[in-house]
Amino acid sequence: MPVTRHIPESTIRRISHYLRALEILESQEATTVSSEELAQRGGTTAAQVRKDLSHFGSFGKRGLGYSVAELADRLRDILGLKCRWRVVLVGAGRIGSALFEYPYFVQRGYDCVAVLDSDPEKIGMSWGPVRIRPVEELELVISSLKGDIVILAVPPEAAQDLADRAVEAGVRAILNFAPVQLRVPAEVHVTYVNLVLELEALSFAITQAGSRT
Amino acid sequence: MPVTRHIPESTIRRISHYLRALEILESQEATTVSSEELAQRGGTTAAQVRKDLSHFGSFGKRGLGYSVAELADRLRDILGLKCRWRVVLVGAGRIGSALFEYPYFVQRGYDCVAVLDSDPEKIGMSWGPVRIRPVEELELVISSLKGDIVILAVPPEAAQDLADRAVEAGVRAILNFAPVQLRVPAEVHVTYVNLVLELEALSFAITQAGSRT
DNA sequence: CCTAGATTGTGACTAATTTCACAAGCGACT
DNA sequence: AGTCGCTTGTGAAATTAGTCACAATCTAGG
Repeated sequence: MPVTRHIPESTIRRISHYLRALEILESQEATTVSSEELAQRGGTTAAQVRKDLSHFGSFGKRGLGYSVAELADRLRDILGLKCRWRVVLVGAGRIGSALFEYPYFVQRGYDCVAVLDSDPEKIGMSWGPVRIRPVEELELVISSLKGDIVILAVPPEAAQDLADRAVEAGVRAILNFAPVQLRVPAEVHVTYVNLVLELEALSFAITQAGSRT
Repeated sequence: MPVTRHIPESTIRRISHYLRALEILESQEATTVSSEELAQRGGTTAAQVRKDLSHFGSFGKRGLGYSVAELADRLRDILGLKCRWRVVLVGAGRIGSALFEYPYFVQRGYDCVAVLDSDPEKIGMSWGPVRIRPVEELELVISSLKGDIVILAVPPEAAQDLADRAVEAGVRAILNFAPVQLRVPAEVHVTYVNLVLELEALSFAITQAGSRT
């Protein structure tokens, strides 16, 4: 089991897709699946599926394919979905609110244990069982509630400072919606969701396609 | 000017970052910038900056660097930001609402010209100057308002059908927030924003980091 | 006009990722 | 038990992306 090897980011993303496909198959009571089928549902090729999985071991049976339930279980393990994660949401604006209500987070084991904001109007409001707290309590919240992941849904000018404080308080993972590059120590993992960037990729693609002769 | 060559997706994403950095520099009245400085602000290396730009031509002056205004202008051109884009938003739920209000879209030239939803309770409501329309009018809206880009912020089970209809109506770009892989013709561009996937990448990273000996 | 210092643009190299191709292994059927 | 059809797992090849190093060339200053 080569667990220590470096795994490409893209492999991880595909693994997530495979898991989603497997869950659909589970709900359809399928018992086995081939790399070919998994590839189609995940939008890639059979060879890629097998290569991706081979990074983590060998889970299939030659001539037969993969056991849906077993592979799904293994992938959940790989992605760290065997436990629940405590998420601290910073920013109770539009985006924060949408994320808080996003049903697939809870479904996948991500529990929003706290919401913070800097706006005095919002502080004290209750979102379901969670009361919005002042952003000053970030360190307190992270340590007392043992937050694993911080989601930053704040204006760009506030993001770096909050990231610094979260890291200082011991968080090892940040999901950043603010359109700025964060500077964090190497052991802290950051993923970016940059909505404008996604649209720009599209307008580039459309423009290019048109100008190609 | 090698415009026809295939450009890596990752280059485009970095170009977006460079443009953001340049706009900050513009607001600080800087007139020139070196690849080194651009690299630091964009989170990459000087060589990478130059290689990325070289895909599109040569915009700098040796010994001096790049003119901030000129390069920003050129990058806007490359990314297709010289015109305004008409975006049709499908789904007026939490995510849709957050996107509709997202200030950076308008700032960058993406105008939400219509909002559609399937919920009778929502249809007819006014979001600022835009009235929410029934999702049945998708084709009509795309053709009458000349929609360029469709944003899908709908439940996964509805996404494929809506994508098919949007493509049929002539849309060439889709930004998909539903956690499903869309099947579209090759000439249609799709980018995915999959929030769960981003969190999974983080929980994987944390888990791995811990288990590495 | 010539030199010094700086910085680009790019071709050669290196690293990473994906694709290919096929031996190995499994189950079903005879 | 032996054969057949199918599907995995994986090294090797091909492709793609990123880094390096340096010639080319610009400005400034004497």
